[in-house]
Amino acid sequence: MARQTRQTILDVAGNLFGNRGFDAVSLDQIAAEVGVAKQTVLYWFSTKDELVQEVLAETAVELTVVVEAAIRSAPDDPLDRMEAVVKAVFRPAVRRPSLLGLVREISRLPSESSERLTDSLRPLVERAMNWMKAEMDAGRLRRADPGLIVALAYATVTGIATEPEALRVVGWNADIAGLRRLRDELVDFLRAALAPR
Amino acid sequence: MARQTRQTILDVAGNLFGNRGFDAVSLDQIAAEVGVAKQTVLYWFSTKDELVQEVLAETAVELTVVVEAAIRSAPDDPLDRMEAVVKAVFRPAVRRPSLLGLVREISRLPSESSERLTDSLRPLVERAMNWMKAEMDAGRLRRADPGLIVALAYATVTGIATEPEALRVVGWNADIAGLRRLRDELVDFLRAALAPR
DNA sequence: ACCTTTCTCTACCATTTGGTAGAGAAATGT
DNA sequence: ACATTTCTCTACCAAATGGTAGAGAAAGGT
Repeated sequence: MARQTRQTILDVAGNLFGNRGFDAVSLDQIAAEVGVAKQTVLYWFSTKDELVQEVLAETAVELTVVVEAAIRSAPDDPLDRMEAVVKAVFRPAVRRPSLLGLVREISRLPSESSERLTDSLRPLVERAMNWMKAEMDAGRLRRADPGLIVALAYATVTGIATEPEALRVVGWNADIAGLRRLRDELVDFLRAALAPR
Repeated sequence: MARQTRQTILDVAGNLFGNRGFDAVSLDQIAAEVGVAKQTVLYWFSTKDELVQEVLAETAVELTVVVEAAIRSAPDDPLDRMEAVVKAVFRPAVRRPSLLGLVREISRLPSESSERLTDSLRPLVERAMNWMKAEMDAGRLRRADPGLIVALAYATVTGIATEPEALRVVGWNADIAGLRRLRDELVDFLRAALAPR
């Protein structure tokens, strides 16, 4: 099925873009890894820039789905809910660092592109901010600036998931036990950061 | 003074590399911003790769100096000391996001390059880990895996300092008051994350 | 004053890159 | 069975890129 070629291109491109950065990846490299000619990539996506936009749009959808599913099935306690969301994002993110690596690349796009993408994530972010403010008002989370706390939590999760060098320097191993320790330490770190005094 | 040209090239290259990524910046762009010919850049640095290495070596030195100075003049209380270090790093980092943007790019280098660079930062990291472990043993910091906590604190600081998009989405403004609020929120976040239970 | 060294430049090179054009095979429709 | 559409390919293009070679100006030494 030819549309399968299109999805393969998106998957391979997403992986390479997220790991190396948009400009470090050429159409030839994507084509070679998919196993088609560069012209085939350009058949499905008119330009490299369009491919980048589609990859990012897919990523935004995937993350939104993951986060919203975690929220729906999460317990009522805010720290438990935060933990459920972090674990839900962490699971695919550590297996595939390119996922959050892509989100980080958004800051490197021209303004209009990055704004279009962050606009698609804005409803999710605003729900998180409003929820956080309500829990802080109820005394169930440490009182702080909800927006900055959302940004800090996001920075911590993406930062730790997308920089294997930083983890290697502190002696961490990417085996099953190591992943579990990292996830648990991350969750404890955020719980402690957000717990009411 | 011609050696001034060399330092200007390093400064401009560091800025561009840290903001956009190594592969998104050409020798011609660096030369244009310095105001010299591309050949002049290649006179001082034999290859683009050598320029990258020098920029990163300079960055490692600068950060090491900043952190060590903060440690020397910090109070004895571990949370106060952590706060002093975070503020010392945050100050140049937010004014010049390329600084930590460069550190993040280390993960994208070929293995031997990134290892050489992380090796130059390893003594600093190990001192931080040993200090953290001692304070945890003394009950002055929350007990956790010292290595992972160092990595998480680093991820939080660099993450928040190098992704203006994430901050813009939560409604943050990059004015003087906004910078102070961000710095204070970051410090509170980390204090809460590390405080003993 | 002249020689040597340092620094900067233009011209040039081969390769890479994003993209275009049209041919032909495979899939689909009538 | 034939026509049309979809998908994949090779060949080609202009521009960008990292780098080389050598000329000449500026700085420094004798």
